[in-house]
Amino acid sequence: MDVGTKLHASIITTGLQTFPNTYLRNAVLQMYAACGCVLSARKVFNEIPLSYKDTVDWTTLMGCYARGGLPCGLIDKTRRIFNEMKEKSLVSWTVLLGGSGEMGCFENARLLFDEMPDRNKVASTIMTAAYIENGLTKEAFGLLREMVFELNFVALCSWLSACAQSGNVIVGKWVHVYALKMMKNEIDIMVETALINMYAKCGRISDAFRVFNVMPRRNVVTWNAMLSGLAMQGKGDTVLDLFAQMIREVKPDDVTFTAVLSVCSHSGLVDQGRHFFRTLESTYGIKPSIEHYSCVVDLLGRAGHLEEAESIIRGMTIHPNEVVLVSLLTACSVHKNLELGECLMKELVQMYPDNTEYHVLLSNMYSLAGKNDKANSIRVVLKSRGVKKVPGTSSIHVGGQIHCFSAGDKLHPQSQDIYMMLDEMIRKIRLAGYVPDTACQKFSGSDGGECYDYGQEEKEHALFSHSEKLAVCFGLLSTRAAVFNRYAYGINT
DNA sequence: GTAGGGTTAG
Repeated sequence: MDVGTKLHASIITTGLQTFPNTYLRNAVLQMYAACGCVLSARKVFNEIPLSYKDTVDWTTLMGCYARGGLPCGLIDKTRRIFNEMKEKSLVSWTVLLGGSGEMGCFENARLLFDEMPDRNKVASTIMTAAYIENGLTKEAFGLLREMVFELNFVALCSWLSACAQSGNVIVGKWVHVYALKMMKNEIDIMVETALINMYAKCGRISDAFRVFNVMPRRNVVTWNAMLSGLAMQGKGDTVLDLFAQMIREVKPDDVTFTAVLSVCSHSGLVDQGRHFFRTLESTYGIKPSIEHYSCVVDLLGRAGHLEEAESIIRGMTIHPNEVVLVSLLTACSVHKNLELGECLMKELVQMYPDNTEYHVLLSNMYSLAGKNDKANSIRVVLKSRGVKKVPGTSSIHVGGQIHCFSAGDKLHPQSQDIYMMLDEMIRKIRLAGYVPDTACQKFSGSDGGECYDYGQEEKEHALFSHSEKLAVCFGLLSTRAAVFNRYAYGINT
């Protein structure tokens, strides 16, 4: 960059600006754009006479504003430049699309993609990534299917991400075979990392290791994918062993510690987690991020060290977000600390006045503490707003199809069998000593959000029809052990 | 000369 700036200065001092040498100016514009110097790029752009500005110059300037890492809001500027352009190229459309996708304006990106007069695989890959990021895996697969005959490394990565997120290991394996054929066993490191992530997220740890172990080169992202996959499966000891190996090969980064701290939390490795968090900056030179705070609060909260977790939150250099506060709130609920819980909920209700879940939780907490007046006043507010809660869903991949369930729904063709299985499972877990915690079920039901107090039986029913349980029961009925299950539970289809 | 890819907490 320094060399570039000096070069620009010398261009100006030699007086070239008085004889508009547009090739030179265009090159300077490219240079500033490539370095992310928005203001300098804008200045040079303004210096180019209007008749000399071509579509590439306009698009380059758009790219400056649209590129990631810039503060939000610059997408408006990108669009303004786009609107000013007389002739828009496919690349200009793509820059705007990429900017919208990156800055979280998903709906805008979708509209743009539909509006585009022409598309190519770059635009489709951007849109696929946006779909995946927003959890719309089905739409992502739809686009990828259109691109099936022009797949390259980039598209394969997007495809693998979609597989990882939807748990579709069958398509993921197909992509693996395709990649091996396409690249004659010399797979790109990013595709290999995406493969590790896909296998690990789909629960195929040994397949993930098989890819990982034969890789000729591994970087920090590869290690992170492996560690995060193991962390997700709760393999605490394996993660810590692998971490020790990793630091001999590459320098760990912030993502590494998100995986390490998260697995410490889920495996109850409190001392190790605490140690990693404390030495994050001094030993590894990493400033704790919101994700690290979230993990360590979760770690301490789960273990019942509520005060320590709270003092970490209060001492945070960045503002705690919803995830961090909810982690501690959940711990308060588990360890029955009403005082701190109430305090956190008030904070959450203030921070997110439109999120009714916190109002519901706060109201329940007041009820439990016998403060019915306070509980009722919140209920009145909720009723007057007529709020509806969007039901959560769980899905399971069986026989090449994704089966999706929401709490209490009976839409699945095998619904009757699923509920029979559910009854049987509940009978078994009750016998094993499970007592449902119905305190938190006061409002949330399967009816889409009406606010009222359930009777004990209804509360238990709502809890037992939870979407995840339905998906698991369907899995038990439909996978390899299905014959045994049907026999054992007397279910016939 | 301008556009697209892999890893992140609950």
